Amino acid sequence: MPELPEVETVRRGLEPAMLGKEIAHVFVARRDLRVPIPEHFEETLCGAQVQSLQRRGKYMLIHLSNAHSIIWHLGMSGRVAIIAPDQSHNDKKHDHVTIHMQDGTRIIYNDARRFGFMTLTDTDGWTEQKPFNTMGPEPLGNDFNGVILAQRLKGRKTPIKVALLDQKVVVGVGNIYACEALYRASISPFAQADSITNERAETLVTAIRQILNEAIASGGSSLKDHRQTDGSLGYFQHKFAVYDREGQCCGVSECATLAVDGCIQRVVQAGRSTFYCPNKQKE
DNA sequence: CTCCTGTCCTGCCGGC
DNA sequence: TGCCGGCAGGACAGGA
Repeated sequence: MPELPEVETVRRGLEPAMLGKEIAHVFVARRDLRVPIPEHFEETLCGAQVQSLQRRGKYMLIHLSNAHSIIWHLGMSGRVAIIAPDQSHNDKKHDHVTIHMQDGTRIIYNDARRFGFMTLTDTDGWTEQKPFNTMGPEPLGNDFNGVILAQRLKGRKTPIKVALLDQKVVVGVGNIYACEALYRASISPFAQADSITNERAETLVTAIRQILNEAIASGGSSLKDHRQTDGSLGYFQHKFAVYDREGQCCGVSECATLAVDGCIQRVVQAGRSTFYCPNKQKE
């Protein structure tokens, strides 16, 4: 479930533990993640200093002092924990990678479904490699607005909900925040992507930015320094308006009277659940 | 090009 | 109580 806000929360949580510090030791318990962990992973990390931690879409990049960078994706079930030097950690099932920092801090990557991965690339020119070279704009960056979104949706006959999940259109938006953003923008998930006018695209851009920023803020405020007492990062309680709320009422005033049994509906689009309110969201 | 479907993996939940 | 089927989902491959 990690989408942009969760990955960003993990990145911010890792910064104080890793930035400017040296990696002392790496232990890989299991290499066969979605992308196998390279054989030279451990030796490349050992002795390197962490120069910066960056996020691109749902990917994290950890740039090292030796011209290599870690590419890290959390997949569906990836979790990260930071264990302080004086803190104990009970080994959990699916702890795949442990990074020991010079000061004794441990970074533990746990991923039950193994949809995520950790791999390496050269720091120089990583943006020109796949998948980064085909990615759409960052939704929270300066290169994202209604005109740009509408242009990226040109010629797209798929429903807007499906198009929003395409990382070539915009990065970082997954199933949950796509549903939530369309709801807030009052746009039907069934609307044909290239039928979205500049004006509605602008409304949608605003909604996407608001939703993502609220989720990031929620991650930062509900976890002290982005970290829970057990060291885990990136997962937080967030209240959704429509996601996973089939049969409930979305709370819009007209729905409260209209929909006796609850207005929120669930449909499947491109194999993914879409939750929406037919009263508020019109094509 | 775009679009659509199947695949990977495990945990969890509902039904019997 | 236990077993089984279905579902969750990000990204990508491969075919239309």
